[in-house]
Amino acid sequence: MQVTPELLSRFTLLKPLPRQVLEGLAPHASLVRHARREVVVRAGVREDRVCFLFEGRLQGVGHTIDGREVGLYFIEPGDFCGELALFDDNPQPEFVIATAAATVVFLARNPLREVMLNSSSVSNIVGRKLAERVRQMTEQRTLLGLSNIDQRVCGQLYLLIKGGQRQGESGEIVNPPTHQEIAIMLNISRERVTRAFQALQSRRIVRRDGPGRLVIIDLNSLRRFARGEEEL
Amino acid sequence: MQVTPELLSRFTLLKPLPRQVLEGLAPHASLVRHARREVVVRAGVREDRVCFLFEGRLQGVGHTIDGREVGLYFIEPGDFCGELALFDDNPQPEFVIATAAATVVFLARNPLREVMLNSSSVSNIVGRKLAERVRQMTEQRTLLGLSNIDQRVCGQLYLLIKGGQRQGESGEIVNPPTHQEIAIMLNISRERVTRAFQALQSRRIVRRDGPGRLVIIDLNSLRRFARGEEEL
DNA sequence: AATTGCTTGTGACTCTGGTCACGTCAATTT
DNA sequence: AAATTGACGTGACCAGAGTCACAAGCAATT
Repeated sequence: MQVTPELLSRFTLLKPLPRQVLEGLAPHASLVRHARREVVVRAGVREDRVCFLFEGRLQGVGHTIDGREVGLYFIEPGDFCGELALFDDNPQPEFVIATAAATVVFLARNPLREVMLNSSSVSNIVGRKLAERVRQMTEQRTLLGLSNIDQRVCGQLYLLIKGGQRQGESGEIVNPPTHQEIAIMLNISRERVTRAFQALQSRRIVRRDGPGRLVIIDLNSLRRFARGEEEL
Repeated sequence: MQVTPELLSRFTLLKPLPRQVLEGLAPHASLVRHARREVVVRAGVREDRVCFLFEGRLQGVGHTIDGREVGLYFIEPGDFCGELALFDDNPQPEFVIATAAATVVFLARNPLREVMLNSSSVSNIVGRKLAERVRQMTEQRTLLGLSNIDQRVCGQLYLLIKGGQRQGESGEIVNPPTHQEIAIMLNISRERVTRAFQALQSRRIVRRDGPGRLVIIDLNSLRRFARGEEEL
């Protein structure tokens, strides 16, 4: 499906680009819908495109040698993935899967790379994004260091709350990941995630609101549990 | 201590730079020796320099909220760290500590950034390195997905063997990390690492050779254990 | 309305890995 | 040489996480 320059400018990475550049990129972009559970980016393949998420949620997943799934990161709308292809020709290290029905824009790698090289402001933006990715991975890895598993779950939920809401007393997570998806992020079993959620729900700290919405009733308590100041 | 352009050119990142550029950078570089256990780069601080490792070994470590140490990556001679400062002004997310007496070259951030922006070939190199870092972190994270802990240890040892030796039937690790340092990389206890090593040593798969050298006697077996094809 | 498929919920059992409390050993300092 | 320090080694105990098995809930489809 065709993509307009306007659509491209909805992404934070591309927004600062001049209109003219966006018009040059648009013909190399295509809009694709992915059903839940579909593979969006393949591991081990030299991808020739970068994937921008318009709506839905994606998850980067790796695989251990014995076939177990490992959750690496979540991608929220407006963000992108597969950006390693912009820097070298090595294959993608991980799969990216749609954890909710997703609309993505694939943008051919080479034109974007050109834009990146010719405009230092663009390569700055891409570089900053990659740096941010490293910080995000570091933060996620640090979560795994917590010995108390309930802490990990609370910490993960906290990371899933959109930045703007983190100040308030309550928040929400739209299209929350399944317990299984959280489990592989935190290196724990699905059942253990369920039990952690049970504890949080019985204490009125979180509440499910239909299939696609998780309400964080008491954000302060969630923070305290994540910090280990209080135990579940 | 003063640094010569020749010294700078010993680092893979800087090697491709023209002599003239290296001469411009040298005045902004300084050579520092760090004793074992010393902090080389601080977390939470806006570092204004990038750290190149000349000899020794460094380890990036994070801290959980409850103070537990988390091992993130090892830095080998010729490699560098603190490169996020080149991309944005946000603080360093992790500490970097010398796990063996180390000689490092600090290179001021801004001059290097200038070089990077003016030469697309240099920004390519830096970008490739950052992409490589992401791959490395992904690989390390995937190790943690292994349910069998002995597998993790074997996998970690395998990663510690320098690339060139991985083909052969045997190998070595110079200045191997302590059990504690491995433990925090793999999210397990120091004692558990010791027990894994006991098992490997009693099966004549690895052997300590003095304080600073670990010999991998049977690399094929190590690989099999890492893959879970055989159990310790 | 029934079926299918996926997610969540829950109990029981097992067993691994963390923790604690030591002891040993080698290297370095005093 | 004695003392100190830090790394490594080892046993015993036990909380807690994984696993298995199955039930229940919910959506989408037939």
